[in-house]
Amino acid sequence: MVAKTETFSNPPARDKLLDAAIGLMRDRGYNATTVDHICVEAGVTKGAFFHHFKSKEAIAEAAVDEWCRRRVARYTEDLGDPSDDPLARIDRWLDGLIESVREPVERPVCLLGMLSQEMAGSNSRMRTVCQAKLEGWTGLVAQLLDAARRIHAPRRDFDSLQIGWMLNSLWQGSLLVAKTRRDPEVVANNLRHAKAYIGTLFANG
Amino acid sequence: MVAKTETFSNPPARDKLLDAAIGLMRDRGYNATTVDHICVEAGVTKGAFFHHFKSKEAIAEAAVDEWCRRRVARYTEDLGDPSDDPLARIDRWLDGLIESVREPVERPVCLLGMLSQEMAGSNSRMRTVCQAKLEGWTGLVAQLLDAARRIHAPRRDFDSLQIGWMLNSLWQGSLLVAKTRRDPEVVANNLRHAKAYIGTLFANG
DNA sequence: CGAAAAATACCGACCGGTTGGTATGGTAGC
DNA sequence: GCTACCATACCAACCGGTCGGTATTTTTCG
Repeated sequence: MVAKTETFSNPPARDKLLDAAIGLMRDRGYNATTVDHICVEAGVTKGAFFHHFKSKEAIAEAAVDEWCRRRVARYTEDLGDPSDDPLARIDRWLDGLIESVREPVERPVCLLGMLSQEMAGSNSRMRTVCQAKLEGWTGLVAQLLDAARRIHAPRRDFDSLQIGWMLNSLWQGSLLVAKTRRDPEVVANNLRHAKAYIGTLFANG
Repeated sequence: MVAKTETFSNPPARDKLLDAAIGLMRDRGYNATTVDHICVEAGVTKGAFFHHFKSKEAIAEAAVDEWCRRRVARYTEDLGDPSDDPLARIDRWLDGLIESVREPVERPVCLLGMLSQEMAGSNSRMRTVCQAKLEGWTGLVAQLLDAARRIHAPRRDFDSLQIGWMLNSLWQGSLLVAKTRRDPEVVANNLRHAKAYIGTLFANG
């Protein structure tokens, strides 16, 4: 939050704890992940944990933050050159999403979706955090769609923010289904339909 | 012991426990819902709980079952006359979904989605249960789409099961987003886009 | 029928293990 | 000697589940 970040003198304990928390909470969720387990996974003791994070909830917040940071970094990479055709960038981005769940190491689980589902109804603080992340992501998509509209003739009017929310919802729901069915392919299929739908919004989609 | 206020009119403790479990787990999820809390909410003791359900996991399974039973009952009602035009039935069904989240009393939360998200990754038994429910629901939608294809000329070929999964995914994701944003309207918007997309599948959509 | 017997429904104190969190002490670098 | 960093021991609350016992309903059988 402060301009002067502590990243330069960061011993690995905090990072290892964050990685462990992300991994465990992605698999089991918040409540089923214990502080002790995070410590074991990170290879540090509880003293280190509560030195770096004031509570379990605090590391969950930090984990969501870090998770979203990494996702955005990947999306930015997938989108490619900002001067390219926005529609092409959206296509590349969706293709990146499809590919990402196909990578064997990368289970089709989103920490943000997991914690939103589990905590939004009972923990107002985490709900707010997740809401902000969700809105940030959707806003990015909406900007891309707006940019596309400025270049391509829209076949019919549409609310880009609404489309953004639809894509976000479809993405989260797809991950849920893919995890439950143990079949990531549903994500690919769903996103293909999403691409087709976006195509119908533009004249030469 | 206090005078029997309602014990005599056979108020099945099991039903009250199930209702309580559904309500609490829909709000807080599985792990954050304690057996004690379910008992208090149901107004029965722990003895009654473990008489009717052999474990906490068992009541979660039963709760999912009962929840899906109720949902299917509602969907069947919304679908209306089976001899009607399948496309009209699908439309009525989607409208029913939109309306359902607008009812103030009915928070936009699906127990099936909640437990799928929370447990599918760590509890293989519950994962299987949820998978079966998800597949049952999707199969129903696919049947409707197949029926529609038999009557209406499809503008282009499509896999009805795949469309079913997309609708299911979009529904679950929409609920997740609606809950996190505290705005059920996103569900309505998303389902409207889904209706539009289904329209593009048929000639006179 | 009616009483004994058995199954069912429910109660609530209790238990062993777990949980998030604390208190305290140590150590390395400035 | 001060601060950042980490280790160990410990705790009070809580959790899922057990258990011995009681009340009520259903079944068995003379």
